[in-house]
Amino acid sequence: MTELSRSTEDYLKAIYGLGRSGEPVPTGALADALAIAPASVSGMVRRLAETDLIAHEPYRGVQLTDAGRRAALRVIRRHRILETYLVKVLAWDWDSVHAEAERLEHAASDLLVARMADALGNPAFDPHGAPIPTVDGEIEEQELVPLTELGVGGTGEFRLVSDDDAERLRYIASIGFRVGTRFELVEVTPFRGPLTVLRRELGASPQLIGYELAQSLLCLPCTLEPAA
Amino acid sequence: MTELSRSTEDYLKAIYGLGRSGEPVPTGALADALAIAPASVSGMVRRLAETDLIAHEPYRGVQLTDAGRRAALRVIRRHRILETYLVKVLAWDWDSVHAEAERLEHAASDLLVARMADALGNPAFDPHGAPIPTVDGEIEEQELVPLTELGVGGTGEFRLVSDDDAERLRYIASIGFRVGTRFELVEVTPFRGPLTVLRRELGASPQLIGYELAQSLLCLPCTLEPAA
DNA sequence: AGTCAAGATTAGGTATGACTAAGACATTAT
DNA sequence: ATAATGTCTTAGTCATACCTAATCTTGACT
Ligand SMILES: [Mn+2]
Ligand SMILES: [Mn+2]
Ligand SMILES: [Mn+2]
Ligand SMILES: [Mn+2]
Repeated sequence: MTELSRSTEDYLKAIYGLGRSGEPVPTGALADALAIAPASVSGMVRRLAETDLIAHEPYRGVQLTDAGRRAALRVIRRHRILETYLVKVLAWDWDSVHAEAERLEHAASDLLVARMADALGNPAFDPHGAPIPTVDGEIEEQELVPLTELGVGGTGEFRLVSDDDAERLRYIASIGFRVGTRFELVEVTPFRGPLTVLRRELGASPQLIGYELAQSLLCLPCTLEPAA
Repeated sequence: MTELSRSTEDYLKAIYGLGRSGEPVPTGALADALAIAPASVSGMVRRLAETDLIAHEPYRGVQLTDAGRRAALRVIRRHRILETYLVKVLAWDWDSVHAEAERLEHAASDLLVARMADALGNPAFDPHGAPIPTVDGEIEEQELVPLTELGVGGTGEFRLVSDDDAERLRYIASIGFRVGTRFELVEVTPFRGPLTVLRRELGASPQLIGYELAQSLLCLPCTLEPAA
């Protein structure tokens, strides 16, 4: 197995992210995700299929092979360990690590990543709440719901947000939300209107959150009543 | 000024290293240093000259322009800060950091390198004794001599060794030599024969060093007698 | 001056990975 | 059943960066 190129690794990562449902990933979706012309994706898909990293059904979509999935998870592990290291050790902001990790993930050796993981105590989640695959390629996807699905009066814990929009991350931090923040959903307005949440913290005041933003905040519902 | 490619940065770095004398660097010397066919170097040299990073006199050699020298020193700074960080913070061995830095230097941002430099207290030398250029591109080349030029009875301080041969670095460490080690040259044998040195340390015993290896150990002579 | 060898360049080719424009396919609407 | 639509692929091009083989330049030696 020879070294994979930067492009190859980014394609595999994108395919992994878009294909978690199990459905084949249309090449057009890949093109959107990677900001590359559809025709270019068709060409790359041919090469990836030739090296057996993906399976391609023309006009249907692509799926990772076992080798492809392993390679994708290795890159994802590198990416997330790097992000965590930058934030925890080098005091990087959580909104700017993604761009840096997006390049370093292709240059950092597994050994370097192992050293960083050790220094961090082998964390299970990155700064945005995404699970970090183990060295053996195990990853446990979490069962989370968007804040918008929580229901009025519900209590939840903010656990995960996509890291691809630095502005959004900055805003989320600015209203006091971090991964692990507990809150109550106190009000919901109809027609995809704003929501009001109250953090479970001393001195916290109600906070308005737009519907779109709320959709991007993935939460663990904490309502422990149903057992009654 | 657009992002430079990995190859471009490695060429500039090599040209800087080979051209410190001020003389133009023959493309063949570049080809040797980079382990790339001479014809390929000719092609790359044309592109580098077109973008005004180097000046090329056909059949004579190449020289860095001001822009090229600045770019080269930025890469060298990144490389050496990275090596130092790996050794000092992540407990990396001094013989294996070079390969890692050779890739990371093209992916790490100036901001990341600045953070690492800060964490290290802005060091002036890398783990092999090479000077680290400042952010403004200042670098002070040291006046060092090979151990072989020290003269019998001379005292010196080991200050710099090339980091491109991991085996050699491991051996040097195994005989108790680090950057900063003081020693006396107690014996020299003719016809490029082995030298005997004695470290200025408690419990140190005489150490044989082959001529070739001794040539690669650059030292600061400590003989403070001439002032008499 | 003429020859030769070493070194450098040019010529022609390959692989990667991107693009635009044109054509093919599948699905949905008429 | 046919036509329209959006999606996907193919065809052809380009830039980068490497290769081998052939040609050219330079400087040194006869
Ligand atoms: Mn990320
Ligand atoms: Mn990437
Ligand atoms: Mn190095
Ligand atoms: Mn390099």
